[in-house]
Amino acid sequence: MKIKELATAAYTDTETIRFYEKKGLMPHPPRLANGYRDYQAVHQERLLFIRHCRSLDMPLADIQSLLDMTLANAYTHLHAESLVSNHIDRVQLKITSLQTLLGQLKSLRASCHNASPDQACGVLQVLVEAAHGEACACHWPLATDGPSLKCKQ
Amino acid sequence: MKIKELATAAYTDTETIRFYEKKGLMPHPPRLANGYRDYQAVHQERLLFIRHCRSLDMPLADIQSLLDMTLANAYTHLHAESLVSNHIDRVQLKITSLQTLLGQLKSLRASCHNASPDQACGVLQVLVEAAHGEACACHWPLATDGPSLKCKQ
DNA sequence: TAAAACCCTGTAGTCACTACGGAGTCAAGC
DNA sequence: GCTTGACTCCGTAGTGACTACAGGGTTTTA
Repeated sequence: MKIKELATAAYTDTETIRFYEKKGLMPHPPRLANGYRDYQAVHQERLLFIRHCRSLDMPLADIQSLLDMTLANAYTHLHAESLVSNHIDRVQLKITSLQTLLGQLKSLRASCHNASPDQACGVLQVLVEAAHGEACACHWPLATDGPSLKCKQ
Repeated sequence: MKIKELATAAYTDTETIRFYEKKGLMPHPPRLANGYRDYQAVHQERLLFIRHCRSLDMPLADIQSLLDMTLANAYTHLHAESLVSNHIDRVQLKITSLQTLLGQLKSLRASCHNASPDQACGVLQVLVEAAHGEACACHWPLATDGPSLKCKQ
């Protein structure tokens, strides 16, 4: 199997496969006489495993750990589960913060709708005022414990 | 105001300010005799504006546009609003996809709990099976229109 | 006076790819 | 036999928004 064939079989592309090889997630395959990579079924399985994990948004480092575990054949129960659990926590946290963000953006947009056409744009106004330290449409109403315009990451 | 003072005032750090300067979001400030950057109130306002936008997760390019608009003083109403609306769409889309992902991860973890301690780890089993093209705990039950194990980005 | 804290510049690293440049190889059609 | 197009190779650079150094100079504090 040449690289394009493998790529097609795993719904990805050739550059990504070479990238995984460079990163050590995919093994160096044997080569044909002309230097082309020559893949077997085992490579396809491994690549599908990786792509499946990536579709679950796992970092490559975690996937590497999982790959090591499948080979180790040891009592890796707890480790694999904690890996997934940690990932769940990250995703949950991200969702929560994005939902907050969405609320802020919507009130920001609303401030644009509220401005009359001959006024300066409400969005810009709000953002400029926020920079001056005034209450802003997006952050202020959501703050529960005092000033929250910290604009931290 | 020296760079650290500005950084503290805008809840960020000095490296980030220099980074914004390099990217053109912050202007080159005047320098003191010793070569240190010397900031004024106007810089603080601008930096707070940028950090506020970043706290709304706007890309730097969008922030640059907003900064240009505040200076242009023109009828930038529609542009600013569409910029925010587009950002809202992106965030909404991201939330939806993360919620799907969360469901998938939770069923993956459940498959670990279901496995008895002397069995191979359920998580690994499921992932390996998924790589073999079998139904998997995470993707399969959520598929609405046939096989979805495409593991595409 | 010495150490700590700050400032400078420039470069490299993060993550998971993606895109490119420049070259070689192979199969099909004329 | 020749051309064309699709494939392959390798290495490097780019993405976004920083972050972390390295290796120097300056200022403040004890």
